[in-house]
Amino acid sequence: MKAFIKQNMSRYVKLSNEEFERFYATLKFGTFKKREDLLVSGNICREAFFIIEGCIRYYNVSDGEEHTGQFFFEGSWYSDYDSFLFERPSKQTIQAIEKTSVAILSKASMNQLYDDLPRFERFGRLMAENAFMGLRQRTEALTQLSALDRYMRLVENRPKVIQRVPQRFIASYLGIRPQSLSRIRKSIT
Amino acid sequence: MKAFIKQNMSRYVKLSNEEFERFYATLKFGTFKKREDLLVSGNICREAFFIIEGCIRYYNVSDGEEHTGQFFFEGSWYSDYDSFLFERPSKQTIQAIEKTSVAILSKASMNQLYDDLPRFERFGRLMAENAFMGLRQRTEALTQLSALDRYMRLVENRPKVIQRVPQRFIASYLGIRPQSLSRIRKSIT
DNA sequence: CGTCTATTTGAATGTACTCAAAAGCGGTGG
DNA sequence: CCACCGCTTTTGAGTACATTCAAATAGACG
Repeated sequence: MKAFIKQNMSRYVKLSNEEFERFYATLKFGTFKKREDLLVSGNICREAFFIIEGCIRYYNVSDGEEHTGQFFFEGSWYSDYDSFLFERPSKQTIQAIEKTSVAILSKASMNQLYDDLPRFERFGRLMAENAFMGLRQRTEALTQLSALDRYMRLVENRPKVIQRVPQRFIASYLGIRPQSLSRIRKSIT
Repeated sequence: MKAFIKQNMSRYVKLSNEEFERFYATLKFGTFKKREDLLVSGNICREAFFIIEGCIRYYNVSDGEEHTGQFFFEGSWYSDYDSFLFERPSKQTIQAIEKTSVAILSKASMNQLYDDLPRFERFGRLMAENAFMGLRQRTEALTQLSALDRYMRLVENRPKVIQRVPQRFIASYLGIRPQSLSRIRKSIT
């Protein structure tokens, strides 16, 4: 598991063994049951989560409707960047879809790491950039594609979502009702 | 105008007079006619634009349809963050809506400034964060509000857009057809 | 096995769409 | 300065797609 984290970390920033150990030592670990919340809307998100095993989503609620923003699987980092950065109450809830185990990097640790390991700054910037790029892709899909095309693209590019996520969450991610997704699926086969 | 830039800059990062002069000296200036492009899709965006006077939008084209991403007015920075950062061809076109004069910060200047003025790093990070937050607001509006509500929110929060931007661009920003926007407007009064 | 939740299906409705045409507006040249 | 041309906005009629409400079926979990 340590190796998994190390290998994944190297995608973002090259750290020496010593530096990695320093980083690794600041991590906490946790597991969440299926449907358990990693963060509840209204609280300040003071942690970033790295998924070791399992799968999560985040969603907003408006007019009593859940709007799923994104799904994340093993090997991904996620934090409510807005809340984490500006320390204001989060508008989103982060929820485990499956039983999920995570590594947890607290904001305090992160700041400490910035001071101790200048190279680590890069990690923070890349997390921000990733957040931006991910959101951008999603926004473009929402504005430029029909619900059918959005679903087809999901099937094509992210089969894990189709395989592991309940349909009603997928519907809420696509911006449609479960009934409509059911009909779209029917229309394909 | 220099004062305008200086004052605006102070919103992001506190620079000494000397540092500001250093920054200011790297800027280039330009004006664009109504409907002229600041950046054409397919090219790499190597500049960030600060709007001194006027108004711009950026848009993507898919299926022959323009999808307006955002409008910017005097006092705002804009760059295709994706293209600027990763130096890959931009998928968007940046277009002047009115006759527009801008200050131009090239990527080369920006990198130079990062080296010379460490405090300037903050500016880059904040631009990224702003880009993220802006996109996020937009995405949430698109997923959570009806076309009518999106329009009403625009009227409420950004009257400049209503006053200065042609309706068909507003429609493309809201994700609807000009005809539909016309009907929505009619339904309000 | 039974209960609770998720998914599917049906029927009616609504919202935005397309196609088509009229009205409005702005800029240009005579 | 006014008439004309081209582009934008409005309006009308019919259509497509997703929605709502309601109910049946299927699946998951204790």
